[in-house]
Amino acid sequence: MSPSTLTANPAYAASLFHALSDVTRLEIIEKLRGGERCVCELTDALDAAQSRLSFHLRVLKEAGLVTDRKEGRWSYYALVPDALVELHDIVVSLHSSAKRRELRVTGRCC
Amino acid sequence: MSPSTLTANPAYAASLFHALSDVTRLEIIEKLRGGERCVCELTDALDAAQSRLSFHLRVLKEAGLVTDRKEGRWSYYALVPDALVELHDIVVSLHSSAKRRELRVTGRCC
DNA sequence: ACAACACATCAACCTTTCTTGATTGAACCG
DNA sequence: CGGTTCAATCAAGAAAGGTTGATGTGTTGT
Repeated sequence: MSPSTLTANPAYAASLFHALSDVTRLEIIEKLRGGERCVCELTDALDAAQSRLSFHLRVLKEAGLVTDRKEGRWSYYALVPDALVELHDIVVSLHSSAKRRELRVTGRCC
Repeated sequence: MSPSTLTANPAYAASLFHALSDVTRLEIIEKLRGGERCVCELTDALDAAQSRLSFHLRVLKEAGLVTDRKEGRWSYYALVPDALVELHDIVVSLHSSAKRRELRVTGRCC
């Protein structure tokens, strides 16, 4: 889902941020930065119950941040680089022109 | 709150992302990109109830993304540029080395 | 075919978040 | 002073999110 600016699609931006708003999910992403991982590796590494991992992986997947691939009885998850690029674009659009213009030092606002 | 890398402080990263995970809050930030605004301007612009705005402004403030300043009966809110820089750093740290190394094409994982 | 395994899904439960309307307090104006 | 305005806070309820343990489904090994 694009386009990835704040103004163009705030709901998309919010959904990305929501997917990243949980420590467990950030830890998953951290692990996946090293490359594709199967669920069992993640449960070991994060010491989390399998159903819990599965839940968080689904959130990440629905946000478009990861993909999964089945091979035999294993499921491998990997980051989606494009999604991270879009995230980056959104964050940039967030603070472009945070360079202050004090628009209203004078005058009442209401 | 720093430092602003994912690994160093995932809870901080999660709290920032959570603050940004709501459309209303993103709209507030969008407005604040144009400079400082008082609450009444935001309620007008976003067509939101005052207590609702107040709630979301507090979330943003507690996340360190905005500051407020009182002047007479008005409260003015503004973005905190440093927080946006930290957010940017976090996002960058998120996908540095998303350049794939397929670590485990061979071999079982579990 | 059967048992063991990897993983998804479900239901139940609890916690957190969000919304709404009412109240409160401070600042301003007549 | 008394009324009005801006905005924070509160209480109550609704909705969304997260955890846990159990169950289900497909796969592998014997």
